[in-house]
Amino acid sequence: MATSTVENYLKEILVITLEEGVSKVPMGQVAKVLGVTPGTATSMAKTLERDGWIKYFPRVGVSLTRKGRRLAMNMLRRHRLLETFLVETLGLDWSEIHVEAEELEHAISEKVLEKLDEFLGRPRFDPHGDPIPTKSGVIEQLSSKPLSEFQKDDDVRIESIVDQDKKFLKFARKTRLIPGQRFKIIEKDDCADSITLKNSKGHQVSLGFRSAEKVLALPFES
Amino acid sequence: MATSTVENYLKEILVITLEEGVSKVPMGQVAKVLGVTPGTATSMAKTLERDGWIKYFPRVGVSLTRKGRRLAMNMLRRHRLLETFLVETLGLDWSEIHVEAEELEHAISEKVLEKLDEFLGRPRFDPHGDPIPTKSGVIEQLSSKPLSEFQKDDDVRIESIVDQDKKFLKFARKTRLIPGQRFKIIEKDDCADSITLKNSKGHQVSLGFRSAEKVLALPFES
DNA sequence: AAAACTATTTTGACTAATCAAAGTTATACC
DNA sequence: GGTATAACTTTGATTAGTCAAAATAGTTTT
Repeated sequence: MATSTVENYLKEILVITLEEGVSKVPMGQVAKVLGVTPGTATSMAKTLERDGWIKYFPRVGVSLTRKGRRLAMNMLRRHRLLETFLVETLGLDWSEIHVEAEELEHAISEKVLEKLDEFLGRPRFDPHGDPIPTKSGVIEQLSSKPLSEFQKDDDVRIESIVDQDKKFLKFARKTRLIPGQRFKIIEKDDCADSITLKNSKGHQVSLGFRSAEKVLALPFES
Repeated sequence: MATSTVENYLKEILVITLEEGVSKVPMGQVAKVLGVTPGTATSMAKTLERDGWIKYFPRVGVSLTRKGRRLAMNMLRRHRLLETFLVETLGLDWSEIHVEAEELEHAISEKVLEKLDEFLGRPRFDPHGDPIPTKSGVIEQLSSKPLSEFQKDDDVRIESIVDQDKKFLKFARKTRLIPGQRFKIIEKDDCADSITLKNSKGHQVSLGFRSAEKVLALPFES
């Protein structure tokens, strides 16, 4: 059985793999997302390899084995189902669910998870708009890209917010920059480093490029 | 912050204290309920005392400090609220919730617990019929006693099942021997070591004294 | 009251996970 | 192409929690 530390390492490695589309995640990045020193990440990598969860390429990075990927996917499923539950059922604030789910995901059993999934009506996306892996470990991959990569007059549907920072999440919610919402890009000025969006109700938001990179969206055909 | 191991020790010490009405719990018993060797329990007792959770009386036993009791009570609240949720909301089997809650109770935050309590309608009893401590650590102490101590013709309301054994819990459920149900004792024979109950629908159950001791009930005034 | 038994404590060893700080490799820069 | 810098690894130490087995203290029994 994997400890919850192991589960965390594997899940984070998977998330980076999915987000960046790379196959080997360098140790520095692993250390950073897990909030440990690089030395700790390295020594953990060795024990994870010893136990067959990952492949470790010294001075290059790590990748998940099939077994590791299976567990990591399952953790992601737990995490996202729990986030959904916390928002939909208990009405928690959108900006606080990540931390909560982070704890619960290690404690919930497969059986309870199954019941929860059923209770929630087998949702396909979590409140951030990220796809929830199926029980068998399949995940829908949408080709969403950051707002900063769209052009003037594009129609977009917000997919997810990459940043987990509480302040930014609250800002996003206030300005209706939340998954599912539709916007038109009415201004994009590279010099001013600014993008301006407008929704169907005429509500406007301006974002700097730095922030626009944190908001993923899908092109939307009207 | 207390680790989940600490939380478990304190909770179990509290449960024994409440159940047996004693003030000092001997180390052997602590070791047994926690499933560790006696030596482990002893060394843990010392660190728990060092951190102000308990008082440790060598070769006698341990008792909770005010601080320890507060935390233990909170754990009991978590445990019982979670059991309620697992049965009421997710429809888990009555006989499997204990193990599940045992894990989740350490992972759920105060905030989520509060929302859960609200969602469940602030229940006062868990599915076993045991009282749920309030947020401030107050627990209702009902003077329930084992079925074996009632007399013929008494009216009783089942309060709780002491035994956590899966088989017995299933049996209890099948025969409607569940918290809240009312019965009349229609037969009690000390020689035959048997008690027979009947509910309002005429349904009858017979129990040996050994089993009757595991079922707590309240006298019921009709 | 000595012997026998039971409960508890001590001792020494082990595992998982971590950090700080020193050491080693690559990579990048003039 | 040598040196500076950044990224990674090694080393040695620490903490929490645990076990096995030996030692000790209380309690019974005879």
